[in-house]
Amino acid sequence: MPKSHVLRFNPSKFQENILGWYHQNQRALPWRVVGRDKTDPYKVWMSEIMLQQTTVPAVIPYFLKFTEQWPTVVDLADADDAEVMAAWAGLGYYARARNLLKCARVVARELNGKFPKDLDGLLELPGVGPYTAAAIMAIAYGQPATVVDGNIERITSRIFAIEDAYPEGKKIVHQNAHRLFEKIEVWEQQDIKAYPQALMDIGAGICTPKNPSCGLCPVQRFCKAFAEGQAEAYPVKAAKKAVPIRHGDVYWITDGKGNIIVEKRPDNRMLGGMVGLPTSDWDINKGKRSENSLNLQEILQSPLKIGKIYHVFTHFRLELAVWVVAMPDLKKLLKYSPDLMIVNTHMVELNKIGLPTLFLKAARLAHKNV
DNA sequence: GACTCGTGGTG
DNA sequence: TCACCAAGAGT
Repeated sequence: MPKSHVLRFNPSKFQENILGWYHQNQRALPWRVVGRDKTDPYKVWMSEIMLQQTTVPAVIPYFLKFTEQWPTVVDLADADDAEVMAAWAGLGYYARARNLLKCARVVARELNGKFPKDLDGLLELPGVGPYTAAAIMAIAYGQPATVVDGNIERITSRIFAIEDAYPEGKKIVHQNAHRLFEKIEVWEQQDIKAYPQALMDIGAGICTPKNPSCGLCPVQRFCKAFAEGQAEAYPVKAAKKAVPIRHGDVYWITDGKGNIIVEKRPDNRMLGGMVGLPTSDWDINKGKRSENSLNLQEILQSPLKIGKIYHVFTHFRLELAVWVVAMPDLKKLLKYSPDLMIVNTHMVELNKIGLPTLFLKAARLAHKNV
């Protein structure tokens, strides 16, 4: 093969092209500080937690709401759990919200309100893993760190045409990702802050999972996958398992006067820490303790089925039959669990509580039928 | 490592 | 309609 066809990776040129592109094309995002304002680690941390496995458009309104309501980490640490969970409702992956609050309290009360400035310190914080710790180091502090998220994984696997299939291939990709950050330790802080964000912008807008816009890519000439005409083939991922369907029941227990029963769901399970409607098991625990706090079969006399709701989670689909139960004295049910509450059914009130989307679907159906 | 954990957009 | 998936972390 002629030498001119051998693709050679030049880190400094690659990095120069990435940063040059970013100066012209970076997205205006609320957590990106413009001008000479000092970067606020609190806001960088907040945005990174919210962005985990979540799209930028989904995050923006939540980020604005959170930073307005709790402008500093001390404000957030002093907030009520229920208030924070309600504000997070709809964003998903609710363990992030529980850890967000835990982390804020550690920083506010044990670390004097300051986020750690070293990787190991950051990694000890609840909800902060390898990606987020590196992102805070680079973006908030301008300190050298190899930041590897899904975007940078994808870019890396294409630049080097890494053929090892996931999940094993992920390790190889991460090892190679360091090559994109070669000699970053001698950069200016502003470039260190910009670089990972530049890579992620390119990943989100150009080096996309499907139909990548290689014609617009500032580092096309370094890309082995592009040279092969196979950019979209990377990263190589294993086939996914079929998604099972689970079934269950959800109960709209009403006193006929505009009130219903809801329950605070326990941590460490689906929608943990959130308020929801009482439900049966979702098939998975047949023969085991019921997932809800009520012994529904004993208590509920004549439920009326009004329809079904459908919801898709990451690893299963859920079909819940929605039952309406008339119960004039809801207070009688409260003795069964301290997690039960009586609330008004107006959507304004339900929104204040912050129901996950699954239960909003049930509530909307009930409103139409009651 | 393999699972678990939400939601809404997209082709 | 459906499969895929988005700035991952915890267990």
